[in-house]
Amino acid sequence: MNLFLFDSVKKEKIEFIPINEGEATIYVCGPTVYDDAHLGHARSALSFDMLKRTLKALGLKVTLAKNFTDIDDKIINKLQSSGKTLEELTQYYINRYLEDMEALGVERADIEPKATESIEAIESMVEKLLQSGYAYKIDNGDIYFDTSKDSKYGSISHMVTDDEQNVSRVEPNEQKRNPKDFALWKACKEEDICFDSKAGKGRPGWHIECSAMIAKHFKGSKDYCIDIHCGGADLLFPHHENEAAQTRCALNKEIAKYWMHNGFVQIDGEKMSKSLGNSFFLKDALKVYDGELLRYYLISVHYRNDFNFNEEDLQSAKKRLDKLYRLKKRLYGGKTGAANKEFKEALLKAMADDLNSSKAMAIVDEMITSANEKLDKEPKNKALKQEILGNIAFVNELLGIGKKDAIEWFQQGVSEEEKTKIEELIVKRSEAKKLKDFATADAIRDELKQMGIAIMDMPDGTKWEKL
RNA sequence: GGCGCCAUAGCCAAGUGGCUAAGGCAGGAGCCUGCAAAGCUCUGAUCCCCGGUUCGAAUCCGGGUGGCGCCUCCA
Repeated sequence: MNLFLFDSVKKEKIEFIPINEGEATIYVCGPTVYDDAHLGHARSALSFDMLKRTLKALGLKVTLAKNFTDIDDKIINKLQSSGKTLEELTQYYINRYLEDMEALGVERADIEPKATESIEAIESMVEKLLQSGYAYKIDNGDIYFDTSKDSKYGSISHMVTDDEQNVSRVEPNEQKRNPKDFALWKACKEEDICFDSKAGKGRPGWHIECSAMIAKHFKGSKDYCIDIHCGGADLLFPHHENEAAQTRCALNKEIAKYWMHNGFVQIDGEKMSKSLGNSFFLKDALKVYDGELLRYYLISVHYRNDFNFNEEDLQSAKKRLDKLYRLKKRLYGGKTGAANKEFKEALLKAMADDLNSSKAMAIVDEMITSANEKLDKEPKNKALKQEILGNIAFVNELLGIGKKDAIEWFQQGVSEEEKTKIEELIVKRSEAKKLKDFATADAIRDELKQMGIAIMDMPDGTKWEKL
């Protein structure tokens, strides 16, 4: 089975043919670490986590790099009020980011480069561009990339180059040769954080980091540095256009063979962003909702579409995910066998079709229904039970869903004391039921309901769930 | 001003030229149950509007209407 993906530069769905057979190299543009991660970061991380899982399930050896931009204007601004060192501040947010991503079940990247640890690679690329005439230095020491020197500039985002009609909102800089030229290196100003380099004291521009880090960590081929370059849709221009230009001019090859961009998370129909003041931090969502539930909800929409986040849909996602855990609970303690071959193929095929997670989830739902139906008919079929658990294990492998303990899943937020009380009430109710004292039994059920507990009488006893 | 994305049942959401338009939530009917819950079965849309291409379109093209985004830091 082969992977088909939508290349956001070619704008069509094409077959993924890796540079090196059996291997896939991926670079995901990671966060600038000056604040906590929000739902948008989660969407991006989850999209390409699914990409990685799918490629692995297809049998490829995957190397995924995700960078941390740990030096830029916003970080420096934050630093001034914090009294911390750059390292302290950025490491704090890197750890926070990793914690949040772990809660969402995002696998750690194989390579996690930081801009500040890649200064040499950046310096060498800037130097190369300067020497070959693709870059120029202005009076204050800043170094700019000359976009007019790259004949392919614009080929990534299809944005017109410096058209008079294309009114840019970028503040004009007298010394820039073309409006779209961008800074490769920002010269040191007073009280700035600076790095020494051949080009003078200063710090790297945002775009050069990724190009340099990719060049540093991936060998690639003579045509491409890596297989797939990923990021949010907002990075297509100018970030990825600029990355591509730098790499093309410095290394004489394209930075990536394929490009993938994930859609936005919107709140009430608008892009979530700092400037709009409608950011939704993951840490706040994680206080209220389980990380796996957030994952499930966020991947229920195809990664390229915009995602409109709201609580009602999240609740409906919860009910849907609960069904998977009820099935798992039904098979509690059983052995996990091999997954059903047809199911496995169908699920993988959905994901191999440009990560169609919506379709994959529909296939999971159908598996759940079919499994419950079969279990109703043959409650003691061990082979069946093992296969279903195998199916659930494969769902977890591919989608990162369903790995938690099924009993605990329904007891989230219930203290040990409460659990003891619930168990006691259930015993009392069972006794009342035996005596056909249904009034008492129902009263106990109401009492449990008051506590937020739902009960269900199963063939092997009464089970309960936190509502 | 330039470039681009989207519009499918009450809600969420797949499907991008051809069997009866996936799946979920909500709703309705039934089975099961002491009654419930859970589970299972049945039940709903001709795809924003207009025009065109085609034997055939939700799917392609043109024109509307509405929503969103990039062109400034942004996932």
